[in-house]
Amino acid sequence: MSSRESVSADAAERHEKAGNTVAATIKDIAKKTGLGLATISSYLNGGNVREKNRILIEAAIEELHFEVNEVARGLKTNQTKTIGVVIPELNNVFCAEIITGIEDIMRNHGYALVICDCRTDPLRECDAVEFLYRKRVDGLINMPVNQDGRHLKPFMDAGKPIVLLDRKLNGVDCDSVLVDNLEAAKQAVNIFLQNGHRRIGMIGGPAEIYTGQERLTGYRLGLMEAGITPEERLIALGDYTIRGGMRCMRELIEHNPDMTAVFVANYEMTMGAVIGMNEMGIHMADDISVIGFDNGEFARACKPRLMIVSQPTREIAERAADLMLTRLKESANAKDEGAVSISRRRGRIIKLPTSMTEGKSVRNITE
Amino acid sequence: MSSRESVSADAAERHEKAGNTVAATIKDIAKKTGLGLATISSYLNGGNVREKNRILIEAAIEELHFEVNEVARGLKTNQTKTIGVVIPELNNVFCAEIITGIEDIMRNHGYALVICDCRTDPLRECDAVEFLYRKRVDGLINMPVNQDGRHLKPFMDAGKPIVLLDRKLNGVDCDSVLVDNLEAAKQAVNIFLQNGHRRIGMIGGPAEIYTGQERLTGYRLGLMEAGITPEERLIALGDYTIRGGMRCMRELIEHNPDMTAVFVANYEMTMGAVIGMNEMGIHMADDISVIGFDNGEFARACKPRLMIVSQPTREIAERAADLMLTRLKESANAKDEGAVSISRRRGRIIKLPTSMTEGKSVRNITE
DNA sequence: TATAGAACTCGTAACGTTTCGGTTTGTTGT
DNA sequence: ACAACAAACCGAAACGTTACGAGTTCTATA
Repeated sequence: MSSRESVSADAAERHEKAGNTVAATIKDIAKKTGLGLATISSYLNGGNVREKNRILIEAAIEELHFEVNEVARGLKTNQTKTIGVVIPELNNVFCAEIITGIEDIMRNHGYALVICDCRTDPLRECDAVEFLYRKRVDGLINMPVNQDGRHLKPFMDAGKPIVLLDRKLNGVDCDSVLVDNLEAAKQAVNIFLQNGHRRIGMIGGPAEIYTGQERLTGYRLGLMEAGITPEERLIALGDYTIRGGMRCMRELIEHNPDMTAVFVANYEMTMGAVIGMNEMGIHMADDISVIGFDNGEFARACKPRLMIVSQPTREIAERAADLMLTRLKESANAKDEGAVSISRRRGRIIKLPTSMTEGKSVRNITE
Repeated sequence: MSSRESVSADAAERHEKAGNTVAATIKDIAKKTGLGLATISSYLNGGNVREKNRILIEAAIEELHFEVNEVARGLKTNQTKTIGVVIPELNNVFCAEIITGIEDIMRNHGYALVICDCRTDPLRECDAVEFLYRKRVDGLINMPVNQDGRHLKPFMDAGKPIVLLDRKLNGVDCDSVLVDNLEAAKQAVNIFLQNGHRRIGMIGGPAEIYTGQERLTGYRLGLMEAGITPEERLIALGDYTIRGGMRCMRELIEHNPDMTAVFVANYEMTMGAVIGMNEMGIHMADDISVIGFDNGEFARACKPRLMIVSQPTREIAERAADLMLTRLKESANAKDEGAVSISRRRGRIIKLPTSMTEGKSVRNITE
C-alpha cells in the first residue's frame, strides 16, 4: 500500500518532477478534496453536491488546472461528441455555407465536426463514411453522391443518426433537409413568362441527381401550366460543373436561334453559362435573359446583375443541426426504454422554400 | 469466477442475446484464437506473429467483424489521430481549397480533420482553439486572425504541433506555409508597367494582416524600381471583403481621374472591385486595367476575362500536411529521447511562388 | 428528539486498448 | 542432442472516466 502511495504521486508532484505540466485527473481532484471519485464525476456531470464540497471541488479544479479527458469519457459513455460530415465539394459555396452554419451550432452544443470531401465520387464517399464510422462519430451529416443509400449502411446498422442534405434518396428512410426545387424552377419560369418570354431554355443537372430531377420537373410544369409544351431541344443536361454549363449554353444557343431566355439549375453551371455567353459575345438580358442559381455574390458581380434563385443556406443549416441534435438526444434517452423506439423511427423530411433575388438579367420583351 | 464467465459472454453470444450487433473486442479475438491479449494487440499494430497465428487471428477478426476501438486506443496512447483546423471563413474558396487538399492527405494517413470557422473574429478564434484543445486533437492547423499568437498558447504549452497557413505571426515561432506575396505584387505592377501604365492604383488589405502588408510593400517596391514614387492617394486599404472592394474602387476612381490601372490584393475585394466598376458604368480594360487575386473561376467569368495572381492552393495544402505529418512523427519518436528535442525545435517557414493567370483585363496603352 | 425519507457520497468494476517484464517457443551452430 | 540466442508470446496493470448498489449524512416531520 505504501508503494502505491509513492507510485501515484498527485498531479502537482508530477508537475514538479517532470519539469512541465502533466494533466490532472479526476483522481487528483478526489485526493485533494478528500472526496470520492464518484462525487467528482457527479459534479462534473451536473449532479448535485453539497455546497461546501462544490467549493472544495472547484478550488481543486482551479488549482490543478483540471480538465476532463474527453477521450476517457468517450470510452466509457460510448460517444465521441463528434459528428461526421460528408459532402461532394468543400470548395463549393453552397456546401461551405451550410457546413459553416452547422458547425457553429453543433460546436455550441459541444460537438465537433469532422469533415470529409468526397469530390463527387461515389467510391470516395463510401470510403469517407467508413472512415468516419471507424472514428466512431456519433452521427452523420451527408449531402449524398451515391444514388442508393448503400454507403450509409454502417450508420444505419449501428442505429446512429443520419441527416441528409439537399438531396433525398429514394427508398432510404432518413431525416432530410431539402428545398422546394420544384417550386423554385416554376417561379423562375413564371418570371420569364411574365416578361413575355415563350421560348425558354433550361440548363439542368444530371438526370440521376435528385435536385436535377426536381428542378427539371418544375421547369416543365411551369411551362405546361402556361399552355406551352416543353421541347426537348430547349433542354440541355449538364453535370453541375462550370465546364458543363459552358457546353450547355453553347449547345442551346446553337440549336435554338429563337430562344430568348435560359434558366440554369445550379451555381457552377450558372457561372459556366455566363462565361460561355461572354466568350460567344452574347449579351445577357439584351440578347438572352438568364436566371441562375445560388451565390448572391457572383450574381452581384455579373453585368448586368444576375437574377437568381437563392437557397436559404442559413436555415438549411439550422434545420439540419436541430434534426441531428434531436436524434442524438433521442438515442441518449433510448438507453432507458426499449431499443425498439430507435429502429422504429421514421425519417423526417423538411422542405424549405427558396426565394428569388432581383437582378437585371431578365428583359421584358412584350413592348 | 464462474460468475465472471457468465457475465462476459463473447461477442457472438452477446450478438444473439441482444438481437443486434455488438462490437467484438480484442478480448473476443483472444478467446476465439486461444492467444493472449498482447499478441492480438501486437498483430494489430504491425508486430510479428507466427504464420499460423496470423491466419487464426485474421479468421477470427473476419468472423466477429472486429474493428479496433480507436477511442480506447486513444485513451491508452494519448493521441486522437485527429487534427484541428481553425480558419477565418469556410465559404472562402481560397480557404476551402486548401482545406480540401489537406483533408485528402491527412485522411490517407488516418487523421481526421475537425474544422472550425471563426468568422474572422479573434475571440471566436480563441474559443475554437480551446475547443479543439479540449477535444485533444493531436495538432493544429490555423490561418490566424489574431495578431499575436496568444491564442496558440494551449498548443504551444502542450508541445503539440502547429502549422500556420497563409499568414506569418511576428514573434511566434511556428511552422508556416506562405506564398511570396511581395513578389506577386511586384509582378502585377510590372505587367502594368510593361503595358505602359504609370498611374497604377492599389486596393490593399488591412494594415495589420501579414498578407496585406506584404502585398502593399511589393506594390511600392515594384513602382520604385521603375523610378515611380508611390502616391498615397493611389492606395486604398480595404478589409478583404466585397463591400470593402467596392468602396475602395469607388474612392480610387473618384480621387484619381488619371488612374489607368488597379491591382486588387485579394479575391473578395477583386469581386467587389468588379461589382463597383459595373455599377459605375466603367469598363474593365477599356477604361481601367485590372489585375485581381485568386479564384480562376471568377476570373474566367468576368468580361473581359480577368488577369489574376494565382496562389498554388494545391501545393500549400501539400506542404502544410507534410509539415504536420513530420511534426507528428517527431513527437511520436520524441518519447524515447529526451523531451528537450521538441521544445528546442524551430519553426520551418515555407514560402511558395505565385503565378500570373492570363486575361484580357490589362490594356496596352503605349500605342 | 427520534426517524423516515430524501439527498448526497462512496468503493469498485467496468469501457477496450497498449505496454511492461518475464516466459515460452523456435532456430542455429556445434 | 544441446546450448545459446532471438523471436514470439503471455498476463496483468495501467490510461481516465462513468455507473451501480449500498452506505452515509442531512432535513423535515411527527
